[in-house]
Amino acid sequence: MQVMENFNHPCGKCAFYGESVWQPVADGAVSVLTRSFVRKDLEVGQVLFDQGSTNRGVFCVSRGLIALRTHHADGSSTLMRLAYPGEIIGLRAFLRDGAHQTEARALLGSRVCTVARRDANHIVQGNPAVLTRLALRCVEEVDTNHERIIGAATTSNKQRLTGLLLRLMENHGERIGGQLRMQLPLSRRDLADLLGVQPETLSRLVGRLKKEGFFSFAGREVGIPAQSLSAGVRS
Amino acid sequence: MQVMENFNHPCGKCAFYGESVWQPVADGAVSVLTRSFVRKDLEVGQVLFDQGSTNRGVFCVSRGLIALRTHHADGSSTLMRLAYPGEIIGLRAFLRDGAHQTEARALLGSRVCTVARRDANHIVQGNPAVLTRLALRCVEEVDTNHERIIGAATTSNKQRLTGLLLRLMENHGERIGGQLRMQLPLSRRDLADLLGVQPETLSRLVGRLKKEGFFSFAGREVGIPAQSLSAGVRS
DNA sequence: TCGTGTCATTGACGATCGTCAATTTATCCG
DNA sequence: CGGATAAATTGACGATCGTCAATGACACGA
Repeated sequence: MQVMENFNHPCGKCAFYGESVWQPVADGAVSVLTRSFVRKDLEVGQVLFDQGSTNRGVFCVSRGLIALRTHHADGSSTLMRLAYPGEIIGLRAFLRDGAHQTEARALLGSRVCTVARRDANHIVQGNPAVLTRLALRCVEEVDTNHERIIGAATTSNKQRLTGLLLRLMENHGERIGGQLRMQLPLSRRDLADLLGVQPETLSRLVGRLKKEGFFSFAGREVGIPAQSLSAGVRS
Repeated sequence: MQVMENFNHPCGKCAFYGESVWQPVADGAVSVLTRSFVRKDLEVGQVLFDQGSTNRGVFCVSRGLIALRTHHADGSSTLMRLAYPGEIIGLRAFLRDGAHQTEARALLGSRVCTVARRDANHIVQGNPAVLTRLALRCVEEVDTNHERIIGAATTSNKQRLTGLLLRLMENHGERIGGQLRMQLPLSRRDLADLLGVQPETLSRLVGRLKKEGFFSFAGREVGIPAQSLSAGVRS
């Protein structure tokens, strides 16, 4: 097997770096598909892909700055993430085989390395190490500051505590006498850690929820009145 | 190629579900390594792995509840994440080939499905689709509520804004007359979105940072005095 | 039973945040 | 240049949060 062309990769930072896409031609030789890694320059404000688009490929930012923005039904929009050089865009849509959940737009003059969906699949199937790099990149992006910033305080602490308690009840709650209740496996301190607040603040959040009647607390026990379960979550 | 044993997988939820680990024996037949997926039961409080441990494998929670906790140098600890049934633990250490950053301990009587590192590598190299599932699972966990909860308000908004500005300067700032400065490609509204606060609050955060002198703002321009750069970030 | 230590709650106070409103500044276009 | 529109800032006020401190509840061992 012989590679006929030494491909000049447009991006030295992305997870596909060093990979080539080839197809067999004859006599065991292969032809490199040079159009697999398409260098694409974006002007300020130019859209890389639209929200809801199914043109699934994987993009990695070579330089510049890309904003991933979600447009809501009421016409407003929220900036969800910034993609800095070296980061990957569209991985979720690629892996899920679904539509993009955000619009990607250049905030600065930018260059991205585009890997078409078919070619990305080709690479990934031929070399699992690439997918390992993709998955690792994905894990690492979770740790970056701006990822943690996202969605931090958009919902109130009361809502977040409610969500956490409901999730716990959902997994481990028991029906006892018309109530869904459970023994909380977490200390107040642990709950406070998860919400990122002080234990005293958490205690007051618990107190407010108790007073509003949707949750009942007895020490480390928490319960939900059965009739409330179908009524949904209060604000 | 013939699989000699139909392996009974202990966990119907994890990303490895449906996969078998086999090795060739003779005549093109393969032997399933039944010990690849080890069902492990944990009592309340039992430790699955310690922080800093390099016993890298991939675990998926079959039932129960696992707490991932980081221990700090001063003896305190912080609950970083809860792993519910169906979720994966240790993926980061596995992909990075590094040590676990957290201690994993059962909060309830739990069962996990253990895939040894060697076997996980074996599966992943033999079937890229598994790694796709792993990566997808990783992407999806970012979206879950409790992942968003983590690290939300642990650092003050002022610190988070400082980190965001520094990251932007780092990537796109220019040295102009003893100052590192840049044209902010984001509106105030965008900055507020990223921090999860209201635009008015962001305006006041900017104002405080400006008054403290570490950053200078002029409309959409932001700068850092050169002498401050080596001094580090103020609180 | 009685300490004792840990955890949870409550109070007080200053700081910050969300909301509404008004004002100032910036930007765009004729 | 001037006017219109949008963006950013500032003020005011009530609600919430962080911090320090005190109190109450609970488990555990002597």
